[in-house]
Amino acid sequence: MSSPVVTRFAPSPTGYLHIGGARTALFNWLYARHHGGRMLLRIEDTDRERSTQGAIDAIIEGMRWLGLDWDGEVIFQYARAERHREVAESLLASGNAYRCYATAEELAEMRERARAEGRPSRYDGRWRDRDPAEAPAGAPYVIRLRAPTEGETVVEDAVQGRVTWANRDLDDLVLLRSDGTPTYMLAVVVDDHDMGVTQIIRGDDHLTNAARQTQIYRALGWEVPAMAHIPLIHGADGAKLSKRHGALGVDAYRDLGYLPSALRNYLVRLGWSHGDQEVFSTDEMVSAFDLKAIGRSPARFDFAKLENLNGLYIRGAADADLVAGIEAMLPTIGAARGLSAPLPELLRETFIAAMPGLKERAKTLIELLDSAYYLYAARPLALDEKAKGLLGEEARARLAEVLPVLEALPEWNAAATEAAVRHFAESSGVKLGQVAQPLRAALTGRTTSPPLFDVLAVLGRNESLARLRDQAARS
RNA sequence: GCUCCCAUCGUCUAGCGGUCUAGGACGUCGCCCUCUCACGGCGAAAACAGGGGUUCGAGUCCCCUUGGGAGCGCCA
Repeated sequence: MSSPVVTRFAPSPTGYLHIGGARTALFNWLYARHHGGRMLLRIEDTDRERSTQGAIDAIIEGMRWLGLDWDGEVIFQYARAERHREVAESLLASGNAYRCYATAEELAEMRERARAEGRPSRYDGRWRDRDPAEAPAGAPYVIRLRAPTEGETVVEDAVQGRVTWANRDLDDLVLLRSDGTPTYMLAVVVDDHDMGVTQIIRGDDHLTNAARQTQIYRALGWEVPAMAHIPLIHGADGAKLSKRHGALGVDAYRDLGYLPSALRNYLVRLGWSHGDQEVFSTDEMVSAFDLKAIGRSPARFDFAKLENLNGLYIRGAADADLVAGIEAMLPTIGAARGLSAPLPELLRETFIAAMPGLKERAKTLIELLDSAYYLYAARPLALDEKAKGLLGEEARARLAEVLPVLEALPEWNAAATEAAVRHFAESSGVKLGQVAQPLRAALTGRTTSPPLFDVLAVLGRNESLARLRDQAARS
């Protein structure tokens, strides 16, 4: 009992899976899952110059990380070039397309003049009704669609509503290049048709393409799939998303310490809403998702909100999952902290044991890792001179007591440190996290005095100091 | 330049002609909790771009202006 709904995500492998693409993929995925249908993944690699294997890998890995699975095999558009060519030939045979021998120079001049005269810049159809016999023998040609010149082309869009173009504003697009390869416009139509796509969901930068593709569908006598063009995501300043504001690959978000569940939740609320609900489990998203609730105006990317959501998800995550997430980031961010890919078993277990106290205050996995600094700090431990300078009188006095002990700490294992710090925390009646962060601050001097004061107070008054000293002496 | 799309707090948004003295969330600012930070709780400031219509009545419908955005390739 297969459902008729088929969506597809069709990125071109010319870079990483950026945040806008990730949201498009998410919407396609949600729509398909909501309707019990299938989502296909098609790599649009017909541009041989710019497509790279690295980009393909990055896209696939990005989707996996985000938890967006697709149905069936990945489809590569380039592999279908022969089929595209056949379709172009059939259009030529049916009279819905024609050979155009205009040179690149002619086309450039055409555009320039049209622009100068304030006319829309488009192909003037000079070979549309001309006898191909007039072309210089052996001259290269492209195949163009013989598009209607009168009437209008209408796109019924689930998000944008009914959008209309006068056919005179749409020119005869190229279907097959002079080297015999298909253009994007032809390939998309043929592939979506052959793949049985029923619902196209993509960025609204494709809205104009939707009209031109509709003309191709009509010329072919094929049914036009339902369309939904979603608004683009903009940067914090309202301008087009650039690297500066978040047009990073999803791998960058992973390395910034964001959880895929949090990113999904953030992304789904960008342009889509369900009443006042802000937090959605994956199941809730799937059941609530509806194209009609997608807005038409572009949304700006806001790191602050993503971060808030991420903190929420971290607090609710399983301890082992958080540590697994941290480990996944280690290849890129571990070196700076003296940590590498698979955590030693004992350290990993200690990390997990420390999570309940630490995750209460972390907004990203990076913060979580840093707050656990006391577990993996280089030994012997030493307090930062600058940090010491920030202390008040009372704290300074306490420091005098504690410092010799801290500075005497030799090589030490994480479990022992965890046990000692946990003991401090418990016997002082505070949460582990309240000790961990200040401890890191005291060791690195990366924070101002309040937390530093705190850890010293905890350490200084704690009776387990003696135990700590004993342990240190033993090892 | 041409075509198309968009316009509610700083940001994401609710609002589908009257229930809007415009709701929620993030952020910001206060207060509480607390040995700091965070979490949590309470509260505050904060928006219908402007102008014309239509209507008994407009944030909600229409038009114009202004302001954004996208597209205009033998790129995708």
